[in-house]
Amino acid sequence: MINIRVRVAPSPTGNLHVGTARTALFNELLARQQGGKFIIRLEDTDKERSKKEFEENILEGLRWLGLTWDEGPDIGGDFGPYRQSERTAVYTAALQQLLDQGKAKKGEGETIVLLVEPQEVVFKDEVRGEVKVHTDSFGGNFIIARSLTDPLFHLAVVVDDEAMKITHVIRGEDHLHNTVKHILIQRALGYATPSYAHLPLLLDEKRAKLSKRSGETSLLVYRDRGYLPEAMLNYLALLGWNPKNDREFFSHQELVEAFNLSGVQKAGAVFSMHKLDSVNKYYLQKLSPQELCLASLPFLEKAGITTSDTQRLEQALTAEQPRAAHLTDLASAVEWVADSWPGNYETALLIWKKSDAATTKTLLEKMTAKMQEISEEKFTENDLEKILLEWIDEEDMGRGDTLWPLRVALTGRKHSPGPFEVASILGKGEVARRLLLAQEKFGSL
RNA sequence: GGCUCCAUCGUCUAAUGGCUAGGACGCUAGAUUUUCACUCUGGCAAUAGGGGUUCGAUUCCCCUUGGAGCUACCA
Repeated sequence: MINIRVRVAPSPTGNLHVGTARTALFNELLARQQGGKFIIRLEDTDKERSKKEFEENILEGLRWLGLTWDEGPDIGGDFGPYRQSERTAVYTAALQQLLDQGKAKKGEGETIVLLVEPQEVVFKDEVRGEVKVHTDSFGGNFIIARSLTDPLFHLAVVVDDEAMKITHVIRGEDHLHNTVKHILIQRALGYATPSYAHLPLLLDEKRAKLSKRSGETSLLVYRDRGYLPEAMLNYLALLGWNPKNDREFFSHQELVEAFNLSGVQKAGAVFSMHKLDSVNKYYLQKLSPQELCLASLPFLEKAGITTSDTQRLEQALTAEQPRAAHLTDLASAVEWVADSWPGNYETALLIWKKSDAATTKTLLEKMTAKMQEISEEKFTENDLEKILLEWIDEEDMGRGDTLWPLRVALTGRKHSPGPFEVASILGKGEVARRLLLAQEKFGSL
């Protein structure tokens, strides 16, 4: 069996697009599964629009997703360089060859034009089957270089895929038409044609190609919004590909084992934030307390939440975990554990919907006293629940009337984990302090 | 406009000639409950239309319709 060599060839004229990330993923999965090589090549022949910062964004995005590559601009390889801007000599030689053999001619200015005999070009696409296009549909001859030292996309792609011994070209459907031109160039140069597979496009809600205008397309923005890389990877993999069964969740390694081009869909796939969120939530729920803490750190920092007690922070994060869909949500939700918790919630929030201010204040006072009676050793979630519920029921104070204000007094939030859990995390001293603060909010009512 | 590709619930998709078209997200009703979330139970929701082929079409063929991509001295 031949060793496959696949590549992803982004153009550093913008941040890493989620669609490019998915294309990269599919390529990488196939390479890993077949024991082949995955290569990154930067197509920066557009000197005006190509920027170093975009190159860095692209590589960082792919790394964040957990993809690895065998050859690329950052690590080199046997078939480099991996930036087209550094490969001018190779293109010049190819262009000169075409000119010498009469397969291309000089066009307007310094341009070089490939001479095309009118014909029907047929190729087999691994996803779509046979595709036929007549050269008349695009006017036959076409420009392949601005000058002998300034190649255009079509020429550079073909020359590089040959030089880098690419066996399978897996790319977006937007390149389907380009494939015809690429095959024409390959034939003129005497190259073999690699195997082609065109992936369905990622679509926006209006079913148009996902673009900056229609939605967020930058992969790393999703990282910054609190998505986990394993969730993004899983979601992207299932967009336009499926394992032919009901399975929804895959690790990277599981994808390597399960992936195949025959499971690739032909129709475009809408990039749905709802589904992404649910996948992210699933992965967020699976994190261990330590992993959760580690993943949350940058977001806590950004939210300005610090705590001297890391164990307390870890407990708070775990307590909030079931209701978080993003790391950003989690970071803001856990605000109540911060050393500098302001406690500046609205007084009205303390009052349960079926209660009133006077009752609430009285019950908070009783609660404060009751808490004082409970020993430090009994300040655990289970014991607190047992003791307090028993007491509330005995005194007939009503669970909602009592527990709602307790919870708000401790967190200052409309939604939070239960009061027993929060109280046990904060500890007796802090609970007393916050209960007092809550009472003070009512003034001399 | 031309060329090309595509078409199953709102979305991602399974079923490829043969049970009441399955799952997930979403939506929704309920259970639980101090809030939200979690969890559990139930419900709504699709083969674009029309012709064929066949004993039988989601599935194969044709037409229509609809959608998308490409149509640069961008990639």
